[in-house]
Amino acid sequence: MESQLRAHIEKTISLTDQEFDHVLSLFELNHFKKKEVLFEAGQKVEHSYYIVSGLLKLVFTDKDVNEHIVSFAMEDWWESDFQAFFMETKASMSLTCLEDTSVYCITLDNYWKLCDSVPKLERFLLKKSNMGFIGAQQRILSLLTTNAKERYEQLINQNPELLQSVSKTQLASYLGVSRETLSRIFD
Amino acid sequence: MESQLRAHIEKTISLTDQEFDHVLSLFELNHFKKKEVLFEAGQKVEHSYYIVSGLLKLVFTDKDVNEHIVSFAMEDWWESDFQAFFMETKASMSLTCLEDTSVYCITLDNYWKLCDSVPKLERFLLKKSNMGFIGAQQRILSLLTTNAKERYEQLINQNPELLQSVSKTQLASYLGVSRETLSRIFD
DNA sequence: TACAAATCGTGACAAATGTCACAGGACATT
DNA sequence: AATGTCCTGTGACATTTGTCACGATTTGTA
Repeated sequence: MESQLRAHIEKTISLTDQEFDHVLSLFELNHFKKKEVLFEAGQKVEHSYYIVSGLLKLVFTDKDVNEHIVSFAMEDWWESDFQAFFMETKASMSLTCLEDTSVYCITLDNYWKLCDSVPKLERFLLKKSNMGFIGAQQRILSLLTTNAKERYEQLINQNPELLQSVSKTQLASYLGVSRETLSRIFD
Repeated sequence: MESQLRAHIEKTISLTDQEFDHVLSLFELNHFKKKEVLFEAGQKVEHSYYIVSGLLKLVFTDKDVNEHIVSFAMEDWWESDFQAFFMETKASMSLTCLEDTSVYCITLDNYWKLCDSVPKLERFLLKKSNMGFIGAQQRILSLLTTNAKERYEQLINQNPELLQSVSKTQLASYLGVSRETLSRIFD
């Protein structure tokens, strides 16, 4: 577990043993079962999560109680309701396990403590954040420029494992189409 | 000009005069006329831009030569093709002035030099990047959950000035609908 | 095993959106 | 003033997508 987090960080920057021990002390390791909820819309969001293993969905529920999957959070990813986490407001989304999942949690206080005490980690987080922004913009582009079928094919090419672990209904919700439309893509 | 950049940064962190002088030395001030192009798809992206005044569009052109506006870049914003800028690859988008525009440019080398030499600026950039990600995710949510009419109303409420300076055709391109559909919204 | 819930495909129809064509008006240039 | 370009609205029609309903299958669980 620890070595996985360390390897993840060291893909971007390098750390001494002492530095990593300190980093680790600011995180808490937690385990959740499938269908467990890490936070729900309306609650305070106490943590940002690094996913050691498992799979989660970040979901926004609209006024008609339709679920929209903003993101599938996979191994080696970071996830939270970042708006609520950073701005210390109530969550507008919920985060739920689709599989048994292990995560390293960090509080906002510890997030900034981490930046203050290990400047290299701040560099790491900056690069992660930049990449996160780029990924989100790619998703915007995909929604602007392609139809449901092309988006489905993009998603499955990039994350074939989702076919095993996520229902078609939920894939449709991520792609922004109804489950019926997704079903009719296979012709 | 300088005081505007300084005020922008000092909304998030505070700087001494010496620190700001150093920061400023890593930027270059440039002016562009309406319709001028800062970079085009296929080119190397030399800079990230802080917009002092003016308005630009970040555009992706698909295989059928349709323009998709990824972002309107406004005063007090940062803009670039961040994927190409950070990964030093060819641009997939172009950045074009919709009005006469003044920007502070920074190269990638100077971006990291800035982080190295003024840690507070790295904190600033991290917070900016986090906010950029949050904004992009909001846009994804808007595309997933609302129809063209609602997206139009959201956009105009948040940026009423766009109505003055941007054609309906370009608003449609940002919203992800045809200009005809946008035209028929006003009934 | 047996029951309940979730999942999936599909038909029928409605609603939203795209595409094409045309015309008038605003605006800049010559 | 004449010209061309861009922008805008609109009608007609095609395509895509959503919604509702139904039944079959799979899955989870008592």
